[in-house]
Amino acid sequence: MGAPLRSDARDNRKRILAVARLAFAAEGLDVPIREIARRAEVGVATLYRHFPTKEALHAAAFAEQMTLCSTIVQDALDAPDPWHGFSQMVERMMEQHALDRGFARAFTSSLPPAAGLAAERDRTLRALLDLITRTKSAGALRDDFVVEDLSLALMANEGIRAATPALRLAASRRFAAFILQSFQANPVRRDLPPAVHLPLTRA
Amino acid sequence: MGAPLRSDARDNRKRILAVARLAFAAEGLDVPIREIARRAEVGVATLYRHFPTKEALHAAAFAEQMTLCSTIVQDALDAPDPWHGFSQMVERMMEQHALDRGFARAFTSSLPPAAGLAAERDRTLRALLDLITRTKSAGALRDDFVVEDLSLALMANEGIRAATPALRLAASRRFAAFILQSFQANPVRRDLPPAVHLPLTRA
DNA sequence: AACGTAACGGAACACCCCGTCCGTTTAGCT
DNA sequence: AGCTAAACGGACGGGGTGTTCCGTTACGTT
Repeated sequence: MGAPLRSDARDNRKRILAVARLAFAAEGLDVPIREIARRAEVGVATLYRHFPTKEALHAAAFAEQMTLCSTIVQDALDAPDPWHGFSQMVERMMEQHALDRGFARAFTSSLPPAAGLAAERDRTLRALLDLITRTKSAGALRDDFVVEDLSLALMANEGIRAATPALRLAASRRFAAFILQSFQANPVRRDLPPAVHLPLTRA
Repeated sequence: MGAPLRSDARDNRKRILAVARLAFAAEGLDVPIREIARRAEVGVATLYRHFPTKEALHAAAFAEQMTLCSTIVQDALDAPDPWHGFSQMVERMMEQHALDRGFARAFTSSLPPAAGLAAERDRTLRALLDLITRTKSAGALRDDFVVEDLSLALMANEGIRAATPALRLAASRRFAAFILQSFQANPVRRDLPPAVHLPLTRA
């Protein structure tokens, strides 16, 4: 089916995707399509020719994050110490999530199955379940932990808004530290990343 | 300045506020003004005569929550056991927040000072600081806790979206339990409210 | 009952958004 | 160089939202 694209079309597509990723990461999913087209220096129609709908663009833009997500879980499984792997996974997820708004959306939001992300998502989800089981078996993760608790934490992390990305990252780090303490099977007090003064954005 | 309102105007104002509170609580702050006017069975202009801008309506609608917020903090200070008071405060805040979207906004969002909420907000904030100090002195709250951590938790709680209010409440309860454990000076494992399967809304 | 004015309601305005249509441009092949 | 189809871009339609305008209604006072 794939008639090879003409060179200008290929270039445009690439530029649109790059711009879209940047925009979505920085400003969230609701950046107007026109704005993305403008920044990519193409007409709206061109954008729509490559991505027939806004959701399609989302899916395409997040494909990368999806694989990053996989990598993070896989790395955690590769770590020798289960708890260390698990907690690093949580920290990295939250970090990505803080830096890239809509990162979790790739996971949570049920995108059109046509996007083909579903397969990878399921694979990652299974790996995640393995990771949880393994960390529980090691006695490090509380046994009443369920995978939805990770969703909970990620959704919660998304609630953290801040004026600047830097603050948002710092806030997420502290939040991750808090929440990880309560995920442990036998909680111990640990030092926290520095507190953040959140200048409460209006959004 | 306050020429007394005519009877129909008074009635309309009251009805608009009631409808707005319900709508904001249930559907969030971005319910269209027209929709609120429609439900209150008034014209748009009538609504605007009483509340010159959307933000003014927000402020007016949240005045009640603001005092509830005060009450919650005050109740916590009245409790004999510091930690019990503190943790109940967190739980009640989260609960309100889960039931009433935009509850925290009254706190966080810097509404126009004209709204007159600022004074009560500051008073509550001071009481909150007292509560924190007291709970720390009792050795129950970790000493690196800062008031911004409560903002963090509330903002995080706001990130928790769910299909139904009931699920949202359950999820918030579990989340509050998690986060409270990590606020403790000497964390101990506690049982959690039941896990919640979040059917991941698209929003 | 009559009347002045406070208050009303819906149309209208200004703006923003998604997605499509169609006349114009340009890549790539001969 | 010339031609054709792929690709382009800006204008357009349809829908939504906050806010204002203005002719109409009805409260409450005389």
